[in-house]
Amino acid sequence: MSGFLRYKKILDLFSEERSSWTVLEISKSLKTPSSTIYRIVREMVTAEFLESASGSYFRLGPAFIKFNRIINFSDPLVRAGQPFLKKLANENPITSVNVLARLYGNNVMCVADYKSPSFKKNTSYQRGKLMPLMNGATSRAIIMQITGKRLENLIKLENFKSDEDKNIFLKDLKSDKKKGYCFTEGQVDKGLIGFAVSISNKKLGIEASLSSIFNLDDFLLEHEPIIYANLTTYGLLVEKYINEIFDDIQKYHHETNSIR
Amino acid sequence: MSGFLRYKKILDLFSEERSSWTVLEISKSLKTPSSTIYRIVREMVTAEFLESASGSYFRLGPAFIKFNRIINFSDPLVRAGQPFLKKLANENPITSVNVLARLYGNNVMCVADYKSPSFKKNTSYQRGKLMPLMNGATSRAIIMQITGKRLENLIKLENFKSDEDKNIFLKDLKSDKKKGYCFTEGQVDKGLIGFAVSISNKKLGIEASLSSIFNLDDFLLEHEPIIYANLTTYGLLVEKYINEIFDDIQKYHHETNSIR
DNA sequence: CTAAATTTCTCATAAATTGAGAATTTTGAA
DNA sequence: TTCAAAATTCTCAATTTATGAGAAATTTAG
Repeated sequence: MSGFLRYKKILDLFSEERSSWTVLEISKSLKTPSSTIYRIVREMVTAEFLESASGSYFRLGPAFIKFNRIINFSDPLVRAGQPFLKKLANENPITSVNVLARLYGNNVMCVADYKSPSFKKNTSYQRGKLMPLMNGATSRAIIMQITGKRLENLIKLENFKSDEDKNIFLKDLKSDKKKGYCFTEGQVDKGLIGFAVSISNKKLGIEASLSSIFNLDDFLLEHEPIIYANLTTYGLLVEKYINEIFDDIQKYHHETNSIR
Repeated sequence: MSGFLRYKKILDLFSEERSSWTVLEISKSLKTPSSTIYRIVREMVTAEFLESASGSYFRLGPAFIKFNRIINFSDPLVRAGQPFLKKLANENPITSVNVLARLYGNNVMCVADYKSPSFKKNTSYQRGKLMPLMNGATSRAIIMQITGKRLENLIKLENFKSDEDKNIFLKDLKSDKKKGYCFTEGQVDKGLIGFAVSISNKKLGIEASLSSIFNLDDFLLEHEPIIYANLTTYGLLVEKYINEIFDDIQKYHHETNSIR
């Protein structure tokens, strides 16, 4: 184990389910002597990526909160999309959860969310949450932008039960792509339905989606055209804002480079 | 430069003001050859701590969003305090920003915030934001828990203009400590006033504060007792919940250790 | 298509990490 | 407070890894 991986392996132990670890537990888990782990953990505590908690336990440190904030204020997708989620929620005909998500390695991650105050159910769609790659409209509207070798690789990871399943998925994806939006029912949370459109910006390397999730019970067929209209309108708006942010960044870098 | 510092120095370049860097810029800034930086950046991109943006620029990666989420769902202070911020806002007699903050190295960091919907001004109190160490009620309610050598060290860092300034500060701190709460006016943002109480849990290593920030213009003397009553009540409630969370964690670790 | 910019690769040298075990410090129960 | 157990730091020779100059390859943009 070397380089950054040495540190990442430790961080990756920390999860929602298990958020504090002792050095000895880490040492056991990574099959690495405790004197080594003590040294590494100390380094990470100094850097505030870990912090000591009660007893001999350590937990994730405040550095993550700090950097998360910087992303929140600077990530083009979050900056461009975040302000529209509430508006989208207010214009939807029924209560909804509205989500901006993006590709994160081999998963889809929610990067911003807004839930109507009256939305009752707890959903899987929360900022920072990893979502399944191929299930749910949110994810599909992202996957449908991916082509060629990258799509193949992602599909390999998914391990479809049969070739038939895989072909159905690909066919659905193709038809969604043609329509320009995705719809799924209960693929992520039972009793919920999702609608999504793609968000992309090649120059900024953004492959994302904007989606609205509803309670199946609330949904009537007559809502559908309004939902699509909203998503499409706001999707385009978000893309427009991303472009403007891109231009700002360009201008900024141009200025700072001239000063050099 | 060695160990984790090598990576941290690169991450620390990224800020709200300057959120994307090229390898060559990093290389110049850290006075390190570009072939070395290319290698390190590549490692960090693999780990999703950085990601490539437009052109040859890199930005902070989604790993921070992921770990931030884990903290949000597991940090005892955030878990215990977050749910009360809205309630506190609703019970305050005038619109307010309500903040949970904690010591972060040599700064105070806001870890959760809730602003009344009708609060107009933009404030410096937002999750992840670093606050001045000695200014503002939010920070003072934290500092007033610190004693001995640690307090001395923090004071040294603050570089008071004169011994007189320092003594006034210490005297104020002492009297706040006696009263059990802090009040400051315009120390962080002009036109705003802040009230704060301490939150602490020795076993969990928590040195924090709960505070309410108001517009000076809205404030009447008759509000004061209500504000203090609210802060004190909720402060104790948060501490009680932190204790319960501590017990849960203990129980959990006990269980997982028995299984071993 | 082409030149410039970006990124990766190579490899000898220099530097940092490793880990067993000893030494020290901290913790918590009596 | 006292004391043993637990947690943490320290030491240092052996081993592994990082470094960086420059060459080579790849990508980008006009």
